[in-house]
Amino acid sequence: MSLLKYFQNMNIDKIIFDAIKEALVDLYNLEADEKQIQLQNTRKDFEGDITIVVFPFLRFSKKSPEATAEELGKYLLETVNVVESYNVIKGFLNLAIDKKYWLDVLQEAYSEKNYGIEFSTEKSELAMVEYSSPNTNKPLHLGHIRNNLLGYSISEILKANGKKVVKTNIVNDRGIHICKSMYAWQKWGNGKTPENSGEKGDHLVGEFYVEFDKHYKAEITELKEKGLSQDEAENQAPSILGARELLRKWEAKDEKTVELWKTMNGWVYEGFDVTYKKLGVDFDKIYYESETYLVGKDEVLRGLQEGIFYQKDDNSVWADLSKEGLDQKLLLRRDGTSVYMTQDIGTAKMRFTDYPIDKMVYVVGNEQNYHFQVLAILLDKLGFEWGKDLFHFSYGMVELPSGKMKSREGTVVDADDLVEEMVSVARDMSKELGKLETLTEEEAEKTYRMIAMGALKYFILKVDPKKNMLFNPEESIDFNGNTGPFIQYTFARIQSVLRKAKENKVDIDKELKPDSISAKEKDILKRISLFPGIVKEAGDNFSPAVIANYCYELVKEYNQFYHDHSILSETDEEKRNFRLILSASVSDVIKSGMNMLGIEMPDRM
RNA sequence: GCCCCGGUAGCUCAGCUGGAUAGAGCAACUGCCUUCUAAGCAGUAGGUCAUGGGUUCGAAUCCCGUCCGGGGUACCA
Repeated sequence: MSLLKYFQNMNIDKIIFDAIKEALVDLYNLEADEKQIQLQNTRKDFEGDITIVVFPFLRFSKKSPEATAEELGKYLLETVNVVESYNVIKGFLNLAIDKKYWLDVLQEAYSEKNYGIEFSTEKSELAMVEYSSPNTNKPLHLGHIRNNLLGYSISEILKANGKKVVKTNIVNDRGIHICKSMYAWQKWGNGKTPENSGEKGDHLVGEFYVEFDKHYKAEITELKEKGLSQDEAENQAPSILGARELLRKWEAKDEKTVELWKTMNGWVYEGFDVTYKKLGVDFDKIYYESETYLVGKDEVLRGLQEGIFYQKDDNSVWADLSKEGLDQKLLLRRDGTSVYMTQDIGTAKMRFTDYPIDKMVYVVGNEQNYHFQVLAILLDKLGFEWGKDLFHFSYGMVELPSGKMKSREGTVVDADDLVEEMVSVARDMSKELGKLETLTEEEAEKTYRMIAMGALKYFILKVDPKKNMLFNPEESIDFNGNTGPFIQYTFARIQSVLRKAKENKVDIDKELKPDSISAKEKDILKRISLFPGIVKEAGDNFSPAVIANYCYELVKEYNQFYHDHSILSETDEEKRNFRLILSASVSDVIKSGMNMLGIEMPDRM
């Protein structure tokens, strides 16, 4: 049977897979499944494109690995016209695929504007991605950066996989933490505002949070010297009493308190907006905890009435999760106030009322794995059928060489500081290398920023999200090697080649001829052909790292070959044409990939 | 105590639905700017894949034990 009809639009793996399946029935009367037929890309040091592992078939062929591979190879060569030749090494059958096939891939990648990307339609699933989720009492730090970059990137990857995506942020705008900042500002603020001090709002509020902690600690020490226990001191210090008083007033909707709360949160939001903009992240819908926590409380009370939860003598409300192999979980304190879990129940309910969500994704650190395990069970118990399907995208912590980041000990890396530092390093390095001298000041500044953010984003996203990662602020981030700027740089060089081709009026829209493609060029083509599969894999596994590492491999392969080849001075017109198209396709693919990571690609650098 | 996650080159990380000789980058050392951008390219050196056992034709990858590190564990969020 001819497989020519698949030639244009079918994945080569699928063609070979089907052919092998047929072959196994013919040769050994074996109905093989996906587990038995193992296809893999042929390793660099062997000849061929696709490798079949024949060990699983030996039981049926009743022959040696070599003989089985030989027999299968012969069969495939005869029946599948894209198979050009084959060779056998031990139990491995290596197939070489016709150059025409790879050229078709290139033609497709080149002519299709969004190669490898699937767009959403009316019927597409809707995924809501929650990320960022800051508290309003302090500025964003390095940990938030990982969260924001992951959340944004995953959203883009899901979009590229044909999903409709709503990016959402739940702002933790109420509670004792913001009251601490409010108390400190009232007490020691002297009317300081972002306007009269020139400070960024979130940093200003964060300072008062630190100020609070300083006084609070001093008061505790003082009280302990007077003979109080640690516990008593912590609960009787004037500062904490003041902050709690503010929380009570806020919950009672005291006008002056609510006003101050609004004002100070407003400062923080202005500050956050600036940071978000720098990071290049955004949201379609923002929820505020002050608007959702009461909904959660109502749900818990409903659950209590329906006998899903139970109440203790002290009036606290609990869920019994022993059947699920977990513990008892508190849902309302004895004074009736809500806890974290209560709020998340409320937020979830509101979201599913607001949107027809098919998949809810929470981008939240792995220290909350237990929380989300419990949340899924509780939502399920409350009768929300989507509860158990929620997906906690759990990521590891960012560690510093000195250990954990701790706000109180001053070992945090502030997000704004880090970004500016990166930009400054990128600027200095560019100037030192004498780059971008032809650009205007404004254009150059924009490019420095792209490079700086490219370095930061790539550095964070290339690491497997679920693992903890180490960040060394002193060494900062490299601009060489497996980095964002390395990929941006190659992209910029390709743009330069394409610009010059255009200036020289080279017409690159010619038909591709299959002659004289080097093995190395074929490797690049093979890599390009993998892109749609990579996008899908990244979508299935929620993994920006898959995209990042793919881009790097492709760029490295391209660089290694084309560094020493002058494309434009190539006299063979067909060859030059091919190389230009290959270059253009490489740059399109890496741009698509890098954009999924939220990384912009500069035309010059 | 119990539960979850991790341990791969000096450092930071890939590879983990079992397949061929475990890969990159950084750092070190050696070459290459008269060639579309040297933020680059070519090369040298660097490994008991924490450890002991098991399953298998085949284990960094799967299972069990041990050690080390991180996180969680009923009124923080």
